[in-house]
Amino acid sequence: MRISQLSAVSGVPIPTIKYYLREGLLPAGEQTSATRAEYGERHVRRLRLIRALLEVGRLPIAAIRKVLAAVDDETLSMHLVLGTAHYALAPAVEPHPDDEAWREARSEADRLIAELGWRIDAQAPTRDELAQVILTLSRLGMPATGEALRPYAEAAMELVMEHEIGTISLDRTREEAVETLVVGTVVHGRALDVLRRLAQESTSAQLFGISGT
Amino acid sequence: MRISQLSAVSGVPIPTIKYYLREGLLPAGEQTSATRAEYGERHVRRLRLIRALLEVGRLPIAAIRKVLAAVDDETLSMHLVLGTAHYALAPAVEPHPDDEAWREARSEADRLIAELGWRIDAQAPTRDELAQVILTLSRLGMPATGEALRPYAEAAMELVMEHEIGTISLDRTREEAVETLVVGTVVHGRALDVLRRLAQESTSAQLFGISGT
DNA sequence: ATTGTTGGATAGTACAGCTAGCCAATGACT
DNA sequence: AGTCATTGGCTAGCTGTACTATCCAACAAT
Repeated sequence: MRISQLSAVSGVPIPTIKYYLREGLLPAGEQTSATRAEYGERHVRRLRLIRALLEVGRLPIAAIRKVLAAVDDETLSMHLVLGTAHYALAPAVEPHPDDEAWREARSEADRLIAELGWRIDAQAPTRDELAQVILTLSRLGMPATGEALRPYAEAAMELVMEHEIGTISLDRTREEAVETLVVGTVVHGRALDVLRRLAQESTSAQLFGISGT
Repeated sequence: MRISQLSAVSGVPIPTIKYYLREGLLPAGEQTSATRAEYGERHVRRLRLIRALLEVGRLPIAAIRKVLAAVDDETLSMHLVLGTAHYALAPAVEPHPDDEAWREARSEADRLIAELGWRIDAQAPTRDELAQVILTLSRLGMPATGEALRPYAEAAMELVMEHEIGTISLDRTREEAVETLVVGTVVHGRALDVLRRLAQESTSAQLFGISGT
């Protein structure tokens, strides 16, 4: 398969494929001559993965590069690869350790995680992200204690256990399993987000009416 | 309160405040002379709202402007204001009606919504967003039927009913209530997303171990 | 021999979200 | 009254991201 066919099959324009090659998101094809290279099924799959992370997961190119590097590194455990994806998904929230309100939010986040008995790396940026959410909620005068977030945490845990990680079949190649897991993380996240907004719209329509106050 | 104090209180730099004023995100202060304007508590609250939508909700400036315009328009019903926020949160997914796979994903999305009995506007962009997620899932070989997404939908609905819209107290000014509802939409979305990733990390740590396959 | 494609490289584009600089009017302080 | 910092309003510039566009020489196909 030459680059033009790869482009046709994947729907990604040739210049963009070249860009991904340059950026190291897509491995080079097999060079058959100075001006020919052969691409295969693996490249098609990788392109699908890139587009999923980009369009659905909204990951920046640099983050996608890191995730793919982890996927390709066969010495990494499943847990570490997934951790890389989680890290990439966590928007860079810079903590302000000298801010009293921030420290409080952060310890509320840590407390919630501890109470749930979750095993989370002490350095995980997700902790800071949770703290930022708690801080924002409290600044806006909304319930922001661990107690208020508990139902969300429990619902999240149940979905993850029963429908995401639990259903990963390990009877494939490592690469496929890892890809499925990583992309599943991202796409299920958006699925839940979209469904939540739909649930809100529906509830809002019933409570407030199509035309009303 | 002058602009420098507004900046100090809110933590937003003066040039950025000027930028928000130019962009119409922040109403002008009350002019007391040609070179003085007075800002009040309302501006501080509006800035908090902007930063929440921007940093936590990741809404682009243009979308924030539309949301705030809806919040300020007293003739709009709660439902319409919330709809504006939902519309702003839905990333522009352009549907490809001439693509067979797309049409199938879209009708699967519509079917799920219908089966759940949800009241969703036929034109809602969220329908397309759901279709895109379904399409991506199926392209990646993952379960993407309405059935597979049902548990997510039900969990989302329960959270929305019991902890978001249900708890809105209507004993405030319309502006406050609307602001709370809109920002709650956004921030609870992130809260759920963060907690889901944490649940994944924890589950992954237990299943795959800190060091393992 | 002609025509068209390819890989590789460089440069340019479009948008977003600020950030910087300037200016004259003004207010606060001495 | 004189000095000095601040303000609003303006225009321009900056940084980062994700592409596009163009060019070129080497090759392959006919």
